[in-house]
Amino acid sequence: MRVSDKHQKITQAAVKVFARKGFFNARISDIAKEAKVADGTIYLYFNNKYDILISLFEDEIGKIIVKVKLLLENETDPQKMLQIYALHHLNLLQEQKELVEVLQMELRQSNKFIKEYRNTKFIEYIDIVSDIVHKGQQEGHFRQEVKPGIIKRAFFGALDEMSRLWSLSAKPHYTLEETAEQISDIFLYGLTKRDN
Amino acid sequence: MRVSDKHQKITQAAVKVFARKGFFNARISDIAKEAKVADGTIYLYFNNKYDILISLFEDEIGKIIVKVKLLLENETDPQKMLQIYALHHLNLLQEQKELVEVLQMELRQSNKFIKEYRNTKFIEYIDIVSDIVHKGQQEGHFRQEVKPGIIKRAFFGALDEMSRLWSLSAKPHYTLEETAEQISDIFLYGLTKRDN
DNA sequence: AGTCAAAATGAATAGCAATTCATAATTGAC
DNA sequence: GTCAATTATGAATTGCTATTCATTTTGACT
Repeated sequence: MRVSDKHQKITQAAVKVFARKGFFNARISDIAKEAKVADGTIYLYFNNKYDILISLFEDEIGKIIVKVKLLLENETDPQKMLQIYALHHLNLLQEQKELVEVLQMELRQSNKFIKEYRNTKFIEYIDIVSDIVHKGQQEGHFRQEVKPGIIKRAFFGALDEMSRLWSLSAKPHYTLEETAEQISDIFLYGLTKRDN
Repeated sequence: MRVSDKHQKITQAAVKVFARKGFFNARISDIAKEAKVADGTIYLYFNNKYDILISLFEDEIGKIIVKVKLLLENETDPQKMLQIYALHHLNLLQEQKELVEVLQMELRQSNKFIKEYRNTKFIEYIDIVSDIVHKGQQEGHFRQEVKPGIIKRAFFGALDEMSRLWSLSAKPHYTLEETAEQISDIFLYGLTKRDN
């Protein structure tokens, strides 16, 4: 078995266990059991329990960024780009429910060290949104008075909160596509009726 | 000293300590010290550590709901109502930074917390938004095709994410009023230019 | 099939912190 | 001023689990 295999096996087990019990209630022995590995083996691949969480975060957000950038590659219309981003973000929940739950949890941990560490990857992910908004403004599609730095947060926050709702309730009230469309729609056109 | 005084003293101390260290890293002895009370005394007012968190959550969200409902009482324009809601939500961070941090953290802390403990208070808080949207639709100001059940989450999520940004960075890039206005503006009018 | 380094094991260690409870202090009714 | 009830104390108990490390297993190479 290659080194990376065991590393990955442990990471995947950790995602499962953290999602089920939360980081602090998860025991190393739970993760070891889930990964079918001895407790001590985990310490050959990670420095400590926090380290599992941190490297998990970095690896997985990294993959998500790569994937969404790939999806956006061949699209130039900023409106469609926002729709693609929204759809992909919500889609994650279907494909990797446990991972999304862990990332959400971790994003709100109070540990200062973790706060600082995870920041660069996370910022890279939401900056995709501000880049799209900026592009839309330059091309004259989007209003000049909105601030990309605020929109990126608002857009991410809206999507993330929808994810949170879904990861909690067994039976979603709305479909994924419906939700992605509504969110994009609101951000693109707002609530109020257009004058005709 | 009246019973309620000590109960409140402990709650306030817990907010401080949870904000500083997070729920799991906070020791009962930390809270006791902060409240200037013996460790054992805490158990005269709360069943266990978890109970401190839950009753804190209920009490404080309750107060927030009362206050925002009061602020909305004399306003009938749904657009202005959303602005008031946004401003009040963000304002909390200035007035009660530690509390906001704790509420944010705990809202995501463990799925167990949310799943097992029916968070009626939280739902009551965000339902204020869907009520406003619904009213706006009935009165013909808002588009019929948006779903209040999605908007309430998106709007709360956007505001909450802005709060999170602020509670992390020492120096905010935008003022509170500016941010509240941008968020309301986006939800009301969207990103794209209006046809004239 | 013997040798060796690397990888893996899991029982033992070590330290922490929630909760308890025997004791003490405080209160207030008479 | 006394006494019982109420409230508070904080050291001791208890249980838990992250991490370590002496030992074993693996597998590559001769």
